[in-house]
Parts: sequence; structure tokens; C-alpha cells
Amino acid sequence: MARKRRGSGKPTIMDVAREAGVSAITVSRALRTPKQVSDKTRTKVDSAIRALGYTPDPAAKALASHRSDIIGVILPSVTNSVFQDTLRGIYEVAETAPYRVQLGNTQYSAAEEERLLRGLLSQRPAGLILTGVDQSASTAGLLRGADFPIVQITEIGPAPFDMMVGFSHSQAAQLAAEHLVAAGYRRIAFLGARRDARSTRRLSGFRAVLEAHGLYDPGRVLFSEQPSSVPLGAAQLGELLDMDPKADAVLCNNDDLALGALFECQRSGIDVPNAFGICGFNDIDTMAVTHPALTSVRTPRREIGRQAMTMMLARLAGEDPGPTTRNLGVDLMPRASTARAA
Amino acid sequence: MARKRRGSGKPTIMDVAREAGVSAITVSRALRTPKQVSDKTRTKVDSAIRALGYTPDPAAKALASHRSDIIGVILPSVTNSVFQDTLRGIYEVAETAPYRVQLGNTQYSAAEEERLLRGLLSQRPAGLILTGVDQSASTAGLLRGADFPIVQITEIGPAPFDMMVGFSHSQAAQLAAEHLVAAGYRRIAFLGARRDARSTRRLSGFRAVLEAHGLYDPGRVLFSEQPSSVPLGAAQLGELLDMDPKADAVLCNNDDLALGALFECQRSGIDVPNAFGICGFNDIDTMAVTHPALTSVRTPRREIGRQAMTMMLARLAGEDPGPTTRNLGVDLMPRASTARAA
DNA sequence: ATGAAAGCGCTAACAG
DNA sequence: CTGTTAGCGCTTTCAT
Repeated sequence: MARKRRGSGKPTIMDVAREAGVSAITVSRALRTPKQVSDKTRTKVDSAIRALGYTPDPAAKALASHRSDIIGVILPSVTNSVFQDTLRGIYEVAETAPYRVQLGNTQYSAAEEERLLRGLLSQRPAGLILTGVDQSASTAGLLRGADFPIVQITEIGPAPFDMMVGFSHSQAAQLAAEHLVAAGYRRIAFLGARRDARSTRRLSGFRAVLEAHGLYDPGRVLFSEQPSSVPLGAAQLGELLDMDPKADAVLCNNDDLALGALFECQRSGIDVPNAFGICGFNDIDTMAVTHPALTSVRTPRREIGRQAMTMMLARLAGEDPGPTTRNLGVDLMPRASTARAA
Repeated sequence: MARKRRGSGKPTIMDVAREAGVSAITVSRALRTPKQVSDKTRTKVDSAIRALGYTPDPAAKALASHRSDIIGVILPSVTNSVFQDTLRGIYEVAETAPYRVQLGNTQYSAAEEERLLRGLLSQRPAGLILTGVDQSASTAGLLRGADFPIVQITEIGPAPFDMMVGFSHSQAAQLAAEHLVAAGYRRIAFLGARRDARSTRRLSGFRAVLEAHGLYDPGRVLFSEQPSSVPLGAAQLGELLDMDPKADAVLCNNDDLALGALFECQRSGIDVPNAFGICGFNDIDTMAVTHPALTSVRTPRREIGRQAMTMMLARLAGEDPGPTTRNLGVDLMPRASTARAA
């Protein structure tokens, strides 16, 4: 045994080349750009690969090409249900392609986002999907002129780094607020959990509409330090009614808060929708089956994920991704929880 | 310009070595095994690293060492709420360590699990966390004698590949079934969504208890092709009462089914708990705030994730991971939905 | 405690 | 369409 043999035992591209009677680079090309290899050669290479059970080594590929097969996906929270559907859409499309998704959690922190991004950049990602439009200046600096595709998701705004797919959170909240006003509610509150850029934009949409009707009262806006949850919604509804017993409706920044609010009303014997209206946000599938069913704003979360990854893959394949900024819009889903007898 | 210069422009370990006046290998050791380097040298290296803004290249490291910094995490579903909490626990601990989590979705398919595992193995993972104890024979073949730590999570069973942390699903269901019987229900049904190994084990626990009391009726066991959801629970409750109008309680295989069942009872005017008892499984935080509050079996999902990753990191650091097979147990959380007047 | 040389498995660059 | 050569940035091996 020669003393310098460090091989892993697994077949390498050289083994395949030998077996097929060609050079290593030809195997490499047969794998990456099959069109540049003759049919005959490709067939020989393919069967050599199968015969040996060859699998390319991603580390060697990344080292030699300065490009990994990693698509970074940076989200505020990997485990928040709001991002579940988006993540599902991302994975559904990603699983059809030869890339790996590398997830990162910012925990709603711009500093953490930058830290994650730096870690990702050291891996020379093939592409990046990230959330929102509120990156810090130094994060933006790292991203401007990046040599890989970038998709910003969930929101839309001016000056994308590259591509963008989402909807206007302010408009979405306006739609809900208009609905509550039109339904006849007058003392409408806003419940939110931990405040972030998107919830702030939703509040501003809500506020604009209520002010236009002369109905806005900052005393009926509640945020929390806690993450969004059903118990929080229940607690906040109690708090609201302590502060303003005459409040007659809530726009909840998240469906789970709306669910909690509904349970609290049931417990307190408050008549929904006649004495009190409830509107959620996102329209998770639970909303349609509660009793009474809950009004919500349907957001295209899964479609955002699907389209983001589809655009990404098109770019990576050198194809036309189509429109690079996409506002997917939202739909109001009026249900019993805001259908007042009049 | 020499024509063969392919460098990435980023500082390499050689640049650091030059700056610090040492050799590349010394920089490498200062980074990986600081104790093997003198204080003086380490200081010089550290400041050179800072001066240059050096970041190690993970691909080069993986190629040279035959070991990446990837910890694979293979779950049936990345976006199923049941695994959210486990995933959160995993990330909470992982984020403290210099490893990357690489997620994989089996979509409840053993074949997909094997495919994912093969992809992961080509990356020479530092470790692997995977779900359950029902791997296919060929998956097991790939894992027996693997040269990295493995933790199986969510279930416990005989013959772990390496380490294991979870609970007995059969025992958990027994606990719930005993509770329903003790509460005075007699025509107890079982609602489940898509059937997998764990739901099958829960059913067997349920069945064993009911049979011991002479109460088991297979006509009151419902499964579905669909994934678990609140609307499914509502639909299944309707189906159950069509088939057996005298059914007087359900053990739901998942909390979302129990929620759906509750809403359906509210809609139909069925008195919970006096006319009908409902028990869920997992005890998500919503259960405590519904009206009436829902009984459930609390499962240690987050703790499973935390302990799995903690054991993993201990192994990777060459430390003692403590007990390598851990049954974390479950707790019955009795609430109003099964508190019959008597 | 530190270093020199060789090599990990692959692809970029250039050539034919 | 195919091949040769020289690296990518790091760690292993062996030596001092």
C-alpha cells in the first residue's frame, strides 16, 4: 500500500472515466452539459456510472467551480405557521431540481439575518430567497451586485435586489378594514403579536381606512411581546374589552389571534357576529370550519413559495423567469363572524 | 495576468498564514484544535484572521477531510405542525454549534427516505437525525455501521442504529383511552388522518384498552387518505355520526382533528362533554383555550428535538452524550371536553 | 509545537 | 466533440 492513498473508497469521476474509456472532463460534461457530448460517448458514460454506482461529490464540485448547489432560504421563523405554507411551496418546487435548500432563521432580527447571510455566502450559494424588503444597510451591501439570483418574498416594494414575489400588506389590511366598516362595526380594534415590518404595514393600512371614516382610536390598537398564538388572541381580547368594553370588532393580524378571540367570546357569552365582529388574516383552512366561521383575508402564501422557487430555477437554468416583480394580491373571505344581522 | 489564476478573490488560509508568518497547517490547527498551538502563535493567527476577514471554505474543508459540517434531519413532513415543535427544538440547540442543519422530507415514503439518505450520504454528513423506527431494509443497511452519530426521534423501539429519543405511541394512546373509559364513555371512536407507523401504533394502544373493557368496535375507527387538518376532523365527525349516531366520544389521533370535531359538535348543537367527549393528541397550546377546553395527551415534541440535537453535539464533540435511549413519556391533560357531569 | 509535500474529487482554461 | 494540465482551499501524512 502506498502511504499517501487517502481516497474515500467511493468511486470518483476518474473511475468512471476509466471504465468508460474517456477522460474525466468528458464524464463531467456528460453530467453537466450532456448536449456537448456525442450520443455514443454519453451512453458509455451513463452505463459506467450505473455500473459503478457513482455519485458526484458536491464538495469537490463546489470547490472547483466556486458554486455550490445550495439555495439559501432565509425566513424570520422556520417554525411559524405563517411561513409553513410558503416553505411548503418552496420545497414542492425545489424537490424537482438538483439543488439543496439551506434554511435560515432570522428570528426577526436584522443582525441575525446578516450573520446568516455571511455564513451562506461562504458557501457560495447558487441562489437566495429571503423575506421582505427591510434588510439592513450592510445586508443590502452584501446583496447588491451579488452574482447569483435573489428572490425577495412575502412583500413587494421598490428597488428589488433582483426578483420579488408577494403582496401589499397595507392594501390587504385596508381590504379587511373596509369590510368591517361596511358591515356596520364602529369601534374596531387591531390585535397584533410581536411587531415586525409587515405587521406595522398592516396596521398602517388599517389606520388609513379607519381615519378616513373618522373611526380610528389608537387606544384600540394592541401589540404584544409574545409570538402569535391562539392563547395570546384569547388574552388580548380580554384585555381589549377591559380597556374598552364597547369595542365592537377586531381585525386580527393573524388567524391564530382571531381564533383565540373567538374562543374568548364563546367563553364570555359574547354574540359573534351581532355583538362583536372578528376578522383574521391569512385564511388558514381552520377559519372556514369554526362556529361561527371566521372572516379572513386569504394570502397566497404557498403560491409565493412556488413562484419564488420557480423563478429561481428558471434563472439558474438560464431560462426566462417571466415577470421579475409580482404582486399576487389577496382575497377577502367574508364569513359568519362579520355577518351582522344589521 | 497569469492565465491559470482561478482564485475567488476571498482570502484563503494561505493568506492568513502569510500574514501571521506561519504555515497554512498551523492556521488550520489554530482553528480546529487550538490547544495544539502555542498561545503566541494562536494570537498572531487570530489577529491575522480578523485583519483579513477570513472565513473558512466549507467545501474545501469537506473535500480534504471527507467530513462536512452538515447534520441531516429527515422528517416525514417539514411543514406538518406535529414536527414543527420538534424542529424548533432541533434548531434551538443547533444554532449554538458550528454545524448546518440539512432538512429532508420523506413525505411519509420509505422510498423517498432512502433517496434522501443517499443524497445526504454523498455529502458525508457529520451526523443524522431521523424519524421513527420503521426504516426500510436497504435504508437500515446504509445506516448500520455508519461512521457518524445517528439519533432516531419521536418513537422508541429496540435495536437503535445508535441513539434514540421519543416515547411510546401505543402507551400514549392507552392513557387517553383509559381516561375516556373512566370518564364514562362507552361507544368510543378513533379518528385518524393519513395512516403511518405511529398512528397505527396509537390505534393498537387504543384498541387494546377498549378490548380489555369489551368496548372495541372496528366500525368506529376512521382513517383518511388526506393529511391531518381541522376541516378533516370536522368532516370525520360528521361521517362517524352518520355511521353510528350513538357514538359518544372520540380519541383523535391529532389535535387538529379534535378541534374540527369540536367545531362540528358546536355547529350541530351536540353537548360537549355531556353528550359527547373529545380527546386530542399532542396538546398544542390551542387545546387549553377552546370552549370547552379540549382534553389531550401532551407529547414532549420540542424536548425530543432539543435532546436529540444535544446528544448529537455531545457525540460530535467527543463528549459523553448520557443515556443513548430515552423514553420521555407523555402526560394526559384532562379538560372540560371529557369532564362529564357523571 | 510546527512544517513540507501530497492529495481530496472535481472543473476552468486552453488546445486540438 | 474530446483531452491535458493546473489548480480550487483545505487537511492528511510524515517529519522535525
